[in-house]
Amino acid sequence: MGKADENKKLKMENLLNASFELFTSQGINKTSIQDIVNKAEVAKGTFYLYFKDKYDIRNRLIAHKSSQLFMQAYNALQEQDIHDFEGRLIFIMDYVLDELDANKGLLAFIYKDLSWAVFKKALTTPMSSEDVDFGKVYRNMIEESGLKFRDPEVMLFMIIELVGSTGYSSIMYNDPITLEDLKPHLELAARSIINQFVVE
Amino acid sequence: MGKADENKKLKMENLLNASFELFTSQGINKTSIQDIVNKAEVAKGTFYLYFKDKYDIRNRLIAHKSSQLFMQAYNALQEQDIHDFEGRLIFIMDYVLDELDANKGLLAFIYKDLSWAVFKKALTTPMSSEDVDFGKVYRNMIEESGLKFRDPEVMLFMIIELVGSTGYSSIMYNDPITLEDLKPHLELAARSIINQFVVE
Amino acid sequence: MGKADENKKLKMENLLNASFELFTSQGINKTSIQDIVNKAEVAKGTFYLYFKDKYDIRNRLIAHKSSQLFMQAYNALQEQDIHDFEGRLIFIMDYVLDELDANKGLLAFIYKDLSWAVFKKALTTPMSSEDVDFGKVYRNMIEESGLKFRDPEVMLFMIIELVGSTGYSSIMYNDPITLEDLKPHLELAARSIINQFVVE
Amino acid sequence: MGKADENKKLKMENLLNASFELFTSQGINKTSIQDIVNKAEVAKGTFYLYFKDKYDIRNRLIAHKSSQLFMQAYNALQEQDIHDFEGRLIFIMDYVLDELDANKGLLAFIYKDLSWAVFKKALTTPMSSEDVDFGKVYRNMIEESGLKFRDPEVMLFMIIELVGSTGYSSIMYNDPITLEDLKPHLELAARSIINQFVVE
DNA sequence: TATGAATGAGGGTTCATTCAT
DNA sequence: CATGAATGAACCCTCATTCAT
Repeated sequence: MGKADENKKLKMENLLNASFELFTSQGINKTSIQDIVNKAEVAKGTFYLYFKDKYDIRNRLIAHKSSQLFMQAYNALQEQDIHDFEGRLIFIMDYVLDELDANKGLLAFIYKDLSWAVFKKALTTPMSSEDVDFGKVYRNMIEESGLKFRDPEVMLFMIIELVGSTGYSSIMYNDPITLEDLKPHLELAARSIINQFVVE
Repeated sequence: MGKADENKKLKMENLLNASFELFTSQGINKTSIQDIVNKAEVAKGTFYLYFKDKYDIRNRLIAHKSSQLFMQAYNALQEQDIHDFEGRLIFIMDYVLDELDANKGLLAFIYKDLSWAVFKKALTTPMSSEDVDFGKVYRNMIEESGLKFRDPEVMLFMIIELVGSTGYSSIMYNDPITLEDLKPHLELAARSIINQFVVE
Repeated sequence: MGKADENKKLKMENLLNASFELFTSQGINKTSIQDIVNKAEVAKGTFYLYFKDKYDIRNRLIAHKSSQLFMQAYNALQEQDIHDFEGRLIFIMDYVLDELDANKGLLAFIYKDLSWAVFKKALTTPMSSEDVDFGKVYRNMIEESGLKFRDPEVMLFMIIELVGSTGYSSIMYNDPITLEDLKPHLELAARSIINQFVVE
Repeated sequence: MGKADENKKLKMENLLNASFELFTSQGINKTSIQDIVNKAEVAKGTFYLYFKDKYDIRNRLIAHKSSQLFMQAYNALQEQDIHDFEGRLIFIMDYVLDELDANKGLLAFIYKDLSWAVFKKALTTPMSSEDVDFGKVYRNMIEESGLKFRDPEVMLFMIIELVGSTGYSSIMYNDPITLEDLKPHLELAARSIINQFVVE
């Protein structure tokens, strides 16, 4: 890789990092492109060499960070001795909730304006070489379980939406209950949802 | 009520109506205060006599419109011959989903930036004399059912978040499935969630 | 007229005057809206209360200034003892050329991007109460002459285009000849053009 | 010519061709240097090795294209059986007008900001080996006519300015009349102008 | 020679908010 | 109470030009 290419990659990473920090600390609406380039220490025009606008950079970050988060959870799962499908999914759920609880800025950033479409894309189309296709991982988990599901995608969709939206409220506002109080309810609900999709 | 007071109330209502139409048709971000006062046919300065900013007016509208929506559903329920608690909740759920499906602008407006806190407030603190306290209605429904629930508020929270977030995706993007396909899944999940809160 | 209305008119005149000075001294392309509002001593946003963009202000200025110029020429003509149509038109032509020669900034400004359409509109649709409809004046001149012309509008068009385009080159660059040397040629040509439109 | 020289000439021609297509199709103001180098398939920096800025390239193109246009007209004239001077000049005038009518982009490009100085230079100083000196051609035409003219250059100047400025308005806006309606008037006027320069 | 990433001043435009009337 | 002209900071984005490779 030439010096120019290295420099190029560096600028891009600076922009991504600066954006992420600003988006998670003060929100995307209150972050101007001027703020981003100031923090990244590049010129304004440089931003437009790499990204169309701040929503472009946001989408890429969501994809990258979500993917990262789920893969972290999956890697942690590997080190556990959990072998039933329900248990494994619930482990991931808990892991992700704890991570988001510890990093509320990330939660706010990922959650706002997040549609299932963007999220699915984020989880299934790796952005960089480090990202992994969580869609594949999920299909593997199902296969290994020996179970058969009607509409496994819809099942995941329902669990993620339930966990995401209730978790958001609990983590951000402790409303109507704290995350720790919410978890047992979520665990039960997740098990029910899984069961309703099992093909006997 | 004096003529001045009437006039005052009229201006306020004009502003609320104009805002609602604009927010639901083009979104809050793309609606300027100039747009609102143009449509309401009052002067720009007048806006600030009644509201702090457009987010102030938005919060009031969300409260009012959500309350209205749930009360419509409840009134429709009264004309049905459904007497079991689960059935009644599911009827309300379906009714609300169908309304939002028919009025996607309203859905987008209510859903964006909507937190459980705002929502709960909307449902339990009537804004105008016409609004009704849905919290009371909900507690009545529970009483009439003869059942006993652990944390009825959390139960409602979980159902509303699940229905809301999955419904949003289905209605707005048909992703991952259409609303009609989603409904049976939601019905099953709602029943499971209700059951997990029943005190035997 | 209230104080507000007076102030309003004042701002507008400040903007028109500032624009005119800048357009004639440094050209429209090199004049930014920032320049204009600086010179007019109003805020940037104020500009957009009165004009759509700088081309809007330019068109209004061209209309106003051209009209003014032709009316000056016509007023000067009234004080002369010239009674034949050709002589009167040529007097106006000379007068306008001399004025433009004395004010090259105005010439550059009026001439650039000037289409007959804009020009005709400028001469026939008075912008302010002070402006006069030169179209009417021209028709009067024809009537008083006792002559009859085929297509009097086309006749005027040809003379103005010929005088304008050759005059521009002579005045601005003395190329291929000076204005004083050009005038006799223009006089002859104008007479020929007039004659070719006379209905015998 | 070495391979490097050939390559160099190729790049330059690519830039000229690309610029011309863009200038005539979308105007010079809306054409950026980025557009030009994209179309020419050379790097941005390369542009500056050959031209100072886009106005530099424009001037060269105007010279080249005008010259080309007049020579086309002259070549077409050679195939006609027209032998009187007036008739020949009018043939050229008509030919040029028809060409510009068929190619309005070219007209807009040549006409805007065109001064007689640039134009004369364009017609008399061949830019490339293919270009011909129209000045010489014009002097030849006069000589062949057997007539004698006072200030033949001024005569040409007046005709070109008259034809150019009225033709522009007719072709671009059909205002105040169409090109076909204008032509007879122009023919008469051109004959008058020629006559006023003849030395008896 | 040729490249194209980087620059950053400068462009036009919007809009929430104020305040004299 | 009501008005709406005026403000001016802040926005996004473009683009001619440079210069290290």
